[in-house]
Amino acid sequence: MDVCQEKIIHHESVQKARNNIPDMDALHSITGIFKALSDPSRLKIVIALAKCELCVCDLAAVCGSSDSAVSHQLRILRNLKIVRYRREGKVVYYRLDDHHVSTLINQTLEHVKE
Amino acid sequence: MDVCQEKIIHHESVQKARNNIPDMDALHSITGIFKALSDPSRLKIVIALAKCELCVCDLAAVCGSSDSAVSHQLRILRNLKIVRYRREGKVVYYRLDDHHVSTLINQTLEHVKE
DNA sequence: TTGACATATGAACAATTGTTCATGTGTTTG
DNA sequence: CAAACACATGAACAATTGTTCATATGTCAA
Repeated sequence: MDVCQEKIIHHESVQKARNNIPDMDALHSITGIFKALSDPSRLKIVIALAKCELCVCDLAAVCGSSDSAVSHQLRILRNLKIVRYRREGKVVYYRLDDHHVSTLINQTLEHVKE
Repeated sequence: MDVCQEKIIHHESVQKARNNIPDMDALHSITGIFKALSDPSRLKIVIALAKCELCVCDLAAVCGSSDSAVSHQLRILRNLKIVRYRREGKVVYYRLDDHHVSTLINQTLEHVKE
């Protein structure tokens, strides 16, 4: 039952902590979201979309990067279900998939302000 | 006043979004926190510390990595004021600096569960 | 159909990151 | 003091990442 372990000083605490660690799938789901928000370009995109729907070239203007760069980042955000999109003619409009992510960002902003 | 800008389709929306983007310092503070939580090793450390105080070699056992690797990661978390530590003899005990971070993680866990 | 436009994507490249290994620091015990 | 221990840190390396550039896709208008 025991994994081959290093020298442990506080066995009970280690056991308690171990039981609390989510499985690898859950861990990677969580880190995936955090990684998405850990890049300034993507964070800008998400914050911009928290206000209103925007198309790719508008997002590029807001973020000060190229259409291509924004499009690459949007794909990552799409895959993580952080943003949705709808096409209207030639233009593709992006928006947040839900508001959980804005909440996360606002809380983190509060946290770093202290 | 205008930065040299790309082709913009919706000027008012872009303007609104621009006003909402935090300054670079704030952006980097936020992405710093998210980046810290975007690595599975560090996330495991933080989740472990959410339950109770742990020393470095206990953390290494919990996370299944080397003392050295954990120590490197702890430095990053220390610099971001995500964890505190206290020394007791040879042993250094780490704990979360506050509970904002656990809240963030729990919310994200809820988010990915859907 | 052809051209223009908005967006997407693949390849490639520099930059960043996390680990390992070796060594250094600080503390206790003999 | 010296040895053992817990931890910290620097260098180096592989792996991952975000951008750029070129090209592809999809839509509309002429």
